[in-house]
Amino acid sequence: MTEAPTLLWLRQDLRVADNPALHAAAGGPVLPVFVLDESAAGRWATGGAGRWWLHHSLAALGAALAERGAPLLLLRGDTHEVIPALAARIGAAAVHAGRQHAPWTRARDEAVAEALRRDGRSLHLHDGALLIEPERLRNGQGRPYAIYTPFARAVMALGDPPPPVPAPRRLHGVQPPGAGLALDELGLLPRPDWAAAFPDYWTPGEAAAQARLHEFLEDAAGEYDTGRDIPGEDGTSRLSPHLHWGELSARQVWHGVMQHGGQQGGRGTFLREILWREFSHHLLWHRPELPEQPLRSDYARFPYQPDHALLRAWQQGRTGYPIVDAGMRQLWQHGWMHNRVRMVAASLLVKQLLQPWWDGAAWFWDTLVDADLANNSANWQWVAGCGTDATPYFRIFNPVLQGRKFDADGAYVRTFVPELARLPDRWLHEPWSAPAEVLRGAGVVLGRTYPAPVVEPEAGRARALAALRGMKAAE
DNA sequence: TGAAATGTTGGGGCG
DNA sequence: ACGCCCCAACATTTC
Repeated sequence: MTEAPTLLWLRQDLRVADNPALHAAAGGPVLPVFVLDESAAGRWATGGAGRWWLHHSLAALGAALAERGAPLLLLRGDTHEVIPALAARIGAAAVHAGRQHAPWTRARDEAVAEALRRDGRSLHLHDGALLIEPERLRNGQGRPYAIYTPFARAVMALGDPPPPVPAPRRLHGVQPPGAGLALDELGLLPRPDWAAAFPDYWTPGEAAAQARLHEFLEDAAGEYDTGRDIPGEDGTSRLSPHLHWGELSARQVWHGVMQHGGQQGGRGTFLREILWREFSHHLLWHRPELPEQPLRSDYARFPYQPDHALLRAWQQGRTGYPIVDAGMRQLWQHGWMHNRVRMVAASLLVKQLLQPWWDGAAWFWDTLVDADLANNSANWQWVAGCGTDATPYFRIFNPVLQGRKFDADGAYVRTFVPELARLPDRWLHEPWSAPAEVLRGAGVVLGRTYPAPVVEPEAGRARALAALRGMKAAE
């Protein structure tokens, strides 16, 4: 009797190294499959930039699997029908997959597991996307963590995570029952092709993820403490999209740090950023309303003033605040924004502009190549002040001071807001204050070549604080 | 992982 | 020499 084949259902673990589901399935005949389900995620279906990334990541994974003898089958349809039907067609005893943590993936996996169970098959979900599974950590009162610092301390106290499992050298591929789809037939690439410039900045796929990790650890990681705050320099890891799609695992990152000098200085700060990712997933698992509802319920009454024209100005990078506009334009061109600038841009939107945080989150969701439901939702709630461990609402970033402090030489603003490039550093972050002859000399006409601020700096701050007082008074 | 307002201190200029 | 004032620098409080 021949061994029953296994179905390897790949979702957000698009790698062959340190892939516990692949490792478990590799002992016998295996059929790797990816299913594009356009409806299961509802409003959290992968956004435009994410789909671009996914297309190229699937290409890379398909090549790596084919090279090992088990080509990747691509399908489209309702997952809870496609997976059980495919398992039945090939007579698979078990389906192996990497565990995911978003609410809609939990519901979908339960439905698939139930359908498989009715057929006498089983779904095995493997840990590996996170350093620590969300239900394994509890605080002193036996509850999930709501505050980052004690959470991070608890994770660090656990010591090293398990070592990564190796990539299988050879796989015993199973002939799929049908042809499957060609990658282009999944329709993941945007039309019209607004992502044309993305390949200048990004290379999706496991090999590129590994290369980037090692380049970062060799080079910028040591000075990460300060380098990460300068958006005009290449001081961050830029690993976020690789981590989102599981081209790289968090424990590969962890062990990489340990092998490149350990967690001293900048590398320790970098690891704590990886722990923010863990914390966001911990929150999303235990508070599945995170993407939709403020964790602090009093914020349900916050008096946002939705204004489509203001939202558009922010999205298109014409708020009149140079550091914010530079960030929003970087987002559009690269599908990514430097984290320091994300905080400043998000703060302006929800505070000075009084726009709902979920409108900002929706825009990031569609335009970021690293769009991740846990990180995106938790970070927006952090900025808006409505998260459990958020920055207080009255902490309002001043885009002029942030620009002066972190883009002192103007390299970042001049790259993405070229119409201000000839302004001297002194006025670059507040063109509205520049003397008329300075503006003339730089070829800047406010309101014509570059917008005047959509809201006066002092008025924006005052309005935000007044809104907070209004909410408190309504209690 | 904020910024502004307010308070405190101490050195130096000056009559 | 002394007291007074100014103000920069730093600390604390407030939003």
